[in-house]
Amino acid sequence: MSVDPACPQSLPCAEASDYKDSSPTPVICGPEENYPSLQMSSAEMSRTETISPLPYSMDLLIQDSPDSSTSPKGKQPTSTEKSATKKEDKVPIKKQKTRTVFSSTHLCVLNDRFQRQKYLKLSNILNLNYTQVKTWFQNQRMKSKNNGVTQASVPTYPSLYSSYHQEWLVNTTGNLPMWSNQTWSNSTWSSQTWNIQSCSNHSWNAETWCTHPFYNCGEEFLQFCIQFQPNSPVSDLEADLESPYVTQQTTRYLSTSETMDLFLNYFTNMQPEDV
DNA sequence: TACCCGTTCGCG
DNA sequence: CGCGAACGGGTA
Repeated sequence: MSVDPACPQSLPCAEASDYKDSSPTPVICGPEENYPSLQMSSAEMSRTETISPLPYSMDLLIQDSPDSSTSPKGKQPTSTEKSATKKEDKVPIKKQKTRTVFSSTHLCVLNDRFQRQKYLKLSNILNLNYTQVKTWFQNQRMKSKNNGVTQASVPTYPSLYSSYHQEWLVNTTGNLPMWSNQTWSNSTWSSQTWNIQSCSNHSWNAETWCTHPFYNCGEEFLQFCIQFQPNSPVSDLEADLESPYVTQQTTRYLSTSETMDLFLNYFTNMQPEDV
């Protein structure tokens, strides 16, 4: 019932290190520099259009997947085939689509990785352990459930003062009035709450937010802010090396102005098609 | 095994 | 005293 005061994080630490040991994230998930990079890949762009986007790790896992199950082997064009394609040069060649059929083993491994990666990736970024992130999500689910879906847990972002983006937002999202008149108190912004924070006096509800084109930009912005926190590790790998899960993290705060500057800097450098 | 849910407990 | 992190039992 009570937590052992000698080692309050013994269980989370053990669990986290289990994942850490068995899941060499930087290797399996690809280069971590994907996060500091603010350029959205085509995969990420398509991800923003999906209702339930895959994490980056899935994109990276899938992108180089061999198409062995569906693509006939030895499909290298023969000399006759080459000449045939030369003849058809004038005709627009329709590149044949291939659809990868994952084996049950593939799906098993991928799903397993996906389930854990959801929290692993975030925990690495935030330099928290896996259990802390998972618990936070659980508590947030309970919190939003108790408060009602439309009243709380609608993540919001500050006004954009870039007229370029503001115009684009209006045009693409309809009559959402959120980018102009919100006031942001200091309590609105903290290192833990600015990314997923409800604002009680705005006109958003879950639907308007979830259909907003910035809905999927939270993680990129999050990474962007972390990147610019002066005391933050440069990379996830560096974070792992110098500060394992055992350490009790101290909360770092960004001031309102700092966060606003980061936000504006981030989104004003982003092209609309990136969003 | 992850999630739900009630609960405890520490902190400001 | 309220909030939120964390715990532990139950469940599918």
